[in-house]
Amino acid sequence: MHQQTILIAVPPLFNFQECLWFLNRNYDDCLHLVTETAVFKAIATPYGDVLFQVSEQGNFLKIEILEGVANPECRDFLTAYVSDWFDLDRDLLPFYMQLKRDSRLAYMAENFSGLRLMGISDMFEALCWSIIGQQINLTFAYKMKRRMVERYGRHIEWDNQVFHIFPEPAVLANAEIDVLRGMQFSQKKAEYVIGAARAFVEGTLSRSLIDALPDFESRQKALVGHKGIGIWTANYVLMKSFRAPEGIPHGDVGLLNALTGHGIIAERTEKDKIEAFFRDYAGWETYVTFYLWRSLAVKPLT
DNA sequence: ATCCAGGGGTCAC
DNA sequence: GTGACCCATGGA
Repeated sequence: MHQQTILIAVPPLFNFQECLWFLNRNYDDCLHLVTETAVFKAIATPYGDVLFQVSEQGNFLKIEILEGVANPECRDFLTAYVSDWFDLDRDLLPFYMQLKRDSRLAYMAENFSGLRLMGISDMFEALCWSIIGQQINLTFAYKMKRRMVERYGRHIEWDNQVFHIFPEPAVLANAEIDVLRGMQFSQKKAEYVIGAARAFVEGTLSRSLIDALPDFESRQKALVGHKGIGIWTANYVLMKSFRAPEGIPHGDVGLLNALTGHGIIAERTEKDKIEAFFRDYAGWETYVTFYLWRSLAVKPLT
């Protein structure tokens, strides 16, 4: 019998509740289940599908494997997976130093202390999700994602609940446009998602391909070369999946709203001011973006 | 009804 | 390279 529990030491400036809250917010994400004290998630691994739960135990994150293999290799995989998901290896202190130098955003270092940039380690998932989320409100986007995942993804049943796994590229590559349209995808959006899936199947797009490129600009360019991937989508993927600090989702409505809301810009068109703002946060562009997104959501009183 | 939402493509200049 | 315009579809 393999051990079912893994403990990961938590870094300084880490707040599990903040991370948990962001995973939940008020949206219906079909790819994890958040409770008061834990998050449940099912993923595909090289060792088969696994359902696990992450909670906090003292100064450790505790991963409990609920379904699927728990051999040492898979345990290592899950350890790396969760570390990446919660961005545990990053030292946030320099970021908080910068926030505190910025009178407009200094409060974030206190109010959101310990919030990590929650990632999407599967690049294909990050790409599909960002395509789905283009130009529509998030409530609707989560609804569309759920329909697609329920139709094309595998799942694990446990304790009378269903935990969905994001569909494989090979499955979505054979999806029919009309089926996606029935899920309220626009014609173009259906084409983009299926096109992305086919690119992954054909090998013209992959994590290793992007990883092999020398710098941020070339990675961005390689992504934008595909239909349906503009600057916003490319940078979103680079932010959430590759953790490139420079992956600012330029033009993002939420980002622009937060920038105006904090008095950093007066108009959405003030490109030079936006540039100057991010220059102050060099190396932390995506983190400050993430915290600005966080600031848009009002945390309910508990 | 009207404006908006974590954009992208196309096409003129 | 930049800007105007169109597209698409539900939320509030």
